[in-house]
Amino acid sequence: MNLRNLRTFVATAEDGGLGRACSRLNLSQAAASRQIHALEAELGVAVFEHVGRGLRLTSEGELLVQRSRQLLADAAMLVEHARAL
Amino acid sequence: MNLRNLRTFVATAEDGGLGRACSRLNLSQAAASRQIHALEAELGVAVFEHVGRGLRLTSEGELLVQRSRQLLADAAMLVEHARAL
DNA sequence: GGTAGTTACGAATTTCGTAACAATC
DNA sequence: GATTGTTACGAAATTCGTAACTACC
Repeated sequence: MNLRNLRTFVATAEDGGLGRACSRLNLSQAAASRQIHALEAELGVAVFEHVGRGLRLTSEGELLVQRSRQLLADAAMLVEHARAL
Repeated sequence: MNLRNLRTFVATAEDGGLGRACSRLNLSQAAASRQIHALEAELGVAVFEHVGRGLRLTSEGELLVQRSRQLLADAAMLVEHARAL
């Protein structure tokens, strides 16, 4: 597993689409799409579903985005804690 | 930050040296050394100190290895939880 | 026609292992 | 001289952006 894919996943969920998120992440839309698909393949779960032209979290995605956000926060805390030593 | 570097760090701390850990990680000793140095550079902290021919955790490393182990466990739980959906 | 996401492709970056090195025993 | 960790180098693998495509409005 990979924190970067998790960040892209969370950002996309928060922004409600790839376009918004990938500019915030300094990433092309294609790269963001690939990262999310890689994450889904690894977890064996679809985190987004297609609705119209866009993406929406699945119910599984809703659960995972919370856990992912928590893990990313914990990781950031670890870094912050280390740098404060 | 990077979970793989964290895994290498924790494994090396547990095994008390690169040699033991890197065989367990299916990684060359050189790669393990690089990962740990990259982690130290990113965190701005030395997690190991040289003692004789080997490595030993610094006091900061002692603190960080615990947090790292926890983060890795949380990440594994996330994956496990996702796959169970 | 315009927008959102996906996929193919070659380019750029990262990461790897081998080999040579320094230091300790 | 043997063992442990580090560093240089080219090779392998990953990841990227552009561009072409599909689907929806």
